[in-house]
Amino acid sequence: MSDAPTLRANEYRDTWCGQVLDDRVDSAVRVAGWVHRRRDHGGLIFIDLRDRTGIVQLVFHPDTSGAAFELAHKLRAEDVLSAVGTVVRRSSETINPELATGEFELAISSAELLADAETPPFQIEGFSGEVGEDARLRHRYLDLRREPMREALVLRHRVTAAMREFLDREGFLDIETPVLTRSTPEGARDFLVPSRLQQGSFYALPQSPQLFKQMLMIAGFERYYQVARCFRDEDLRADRQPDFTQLDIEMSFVGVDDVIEVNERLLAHVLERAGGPAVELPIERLPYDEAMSRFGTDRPDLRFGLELADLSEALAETEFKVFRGAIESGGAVRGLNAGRRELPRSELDGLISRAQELGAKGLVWAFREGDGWRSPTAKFLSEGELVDLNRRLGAEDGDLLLLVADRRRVTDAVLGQLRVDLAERFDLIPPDAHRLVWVVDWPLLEQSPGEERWDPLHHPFTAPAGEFDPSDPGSARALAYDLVWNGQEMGGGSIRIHRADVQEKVFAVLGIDAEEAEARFGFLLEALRYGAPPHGGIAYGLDRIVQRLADADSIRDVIAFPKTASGADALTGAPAPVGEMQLKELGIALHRRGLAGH
RNA sequence: GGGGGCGUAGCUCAGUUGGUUAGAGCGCCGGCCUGUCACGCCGGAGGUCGCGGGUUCGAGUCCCGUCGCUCCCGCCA
Repeated sequence: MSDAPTLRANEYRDTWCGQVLDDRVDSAVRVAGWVHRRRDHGGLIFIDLRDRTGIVQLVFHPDTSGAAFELAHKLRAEDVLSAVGTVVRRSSETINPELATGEFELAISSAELLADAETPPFQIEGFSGEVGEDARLRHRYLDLRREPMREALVLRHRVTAAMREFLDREGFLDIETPVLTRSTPEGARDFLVPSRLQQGSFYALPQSPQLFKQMLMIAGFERYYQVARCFRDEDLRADRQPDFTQLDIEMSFVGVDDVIEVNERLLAHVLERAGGPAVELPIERLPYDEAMSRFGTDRPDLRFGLELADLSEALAETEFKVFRGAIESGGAVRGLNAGRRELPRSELDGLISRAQELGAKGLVWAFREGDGWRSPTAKFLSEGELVDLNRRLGAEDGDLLLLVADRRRVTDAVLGQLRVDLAERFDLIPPDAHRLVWVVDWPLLEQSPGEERWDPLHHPFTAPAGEFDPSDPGSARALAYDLVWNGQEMGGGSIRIHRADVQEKVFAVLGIDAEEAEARFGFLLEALRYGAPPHGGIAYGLDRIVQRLADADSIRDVIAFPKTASGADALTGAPAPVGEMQLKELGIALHRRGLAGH
């Protein structure tokens, strides 16, 4: 893949380092870049010069390089250099096959030091172990000189360029929406920005451009997209940053199939352009209920089996209190067959701790042995029950079985995660496998645990399928869809409510009364009354898509300037205290005064 | 908010049961070197063992606290 834009010759250079190739042999070229490495033989000096496009070897010879030879002797790593020389074909025994330009080199006639570099805190192209992320982030501009980081950001550019290319071709308009706005209920905590002109009031940074894009549909733009920065003030993870980028899309006069169809072509185009896995269209669709029952999660990783089994029926009459209690109180006993595994007791205990960490009271483990189990729990179960459990789990001799008894919410969450843990532990994921799936037919609402309140699974603007019956909110389905890639949620969207009366009904069920609805979303309700087209869309986590394509462990590896796990920017030191004057202008007083000022 | 891991030279790490002068590789500095490309050879500098406190005759090592990084749970799509 060539990354060498057309170059206009100037005082610094006329040729990219990576372009010192066949067609330049015998011609004089000028290159510029960073000193990648120096090999000083005393009477002969080699400099590897690096720019964005690659590396080229410069040769400084005492007889032909003149003053440049003395300069070369003083060059150090990361010095910035402009050099003139003749492109020479290397003799066969001096070719470096590791280098794209390895058959050529520049016999330097003159060179100019453009900038002196201090010794970098870490080697740009180290060969002894990975550099700690701490140091990399503190000097991110140096870290970004390293090839993996440069490639990640080039890849990221390719992805967004392909997105724009496709969406432009399909008639989508790129329209910007405000960053200083008011709270939208995506469920996360808002970042707030105090208003100076209206002291005591705050802007919220958008968690997504959701309401703006809906109003763009009401405005008649029909097809909108934006590579939008979004903000959520929640704790960070390997795949979560407080400010992140979404590809945000919305369309008018469409249903679920219309949105999915254009998005499948978008994905195929983007992955093709980005050198990702080939996408077979149409992408598989999996109903939410089936995802939960087979995989215990709404973002199933389909690259491996270990599907969950429902065992409650086999245990309807059981004497075992733990199982019986869970079933009688409306819960379930569910399990998974991890296959034939040898695990030491310590690892089995580790699985129990992990299950508890995930919310289970405990975890039953067993190895099938004959018709029964080798397990501390075996003695509590009848022979008939064990036979039935083995059958339902498809257990063969020696298979490791894991069972959880609890409310469905808990059994699924625990087994769903253990399933993923075990797949990694036992290397069950084929290295190059990729599985994309649409999770569809979502419930519109879910009851928050321990309360009678209803919460939206997506957001409160998601359209219900068919007529919405406020007297039976639990059975309402949503016109919503999530795209899941290898068990990671890459994007999600829905058809939106386009009628004010429906929106009001949904608000009411969510416990937002007319007064509050008017106060928070009056502008939307009003807009809906002025003729809103049926509309819907989707938003993708761009960072996650690029992370997956780059096969990076962390989202930070595909973001130029990411935050650390504590939400800090190690490079700039943000967040930082501000002066008294600034606070005063904003009408803000800090409780702990010592923190303000310097 | 909770739990786990890590913190020793510029970088990556080792450091025994608590023991006297804290090591290695890379990098850096100096010298030598005309075909290297992870150049080579010789020599050298470089340490608040994250920080604070404690136990001890003695702490990089044990204890408490704290800060930073990181992973996970909660939270968050």
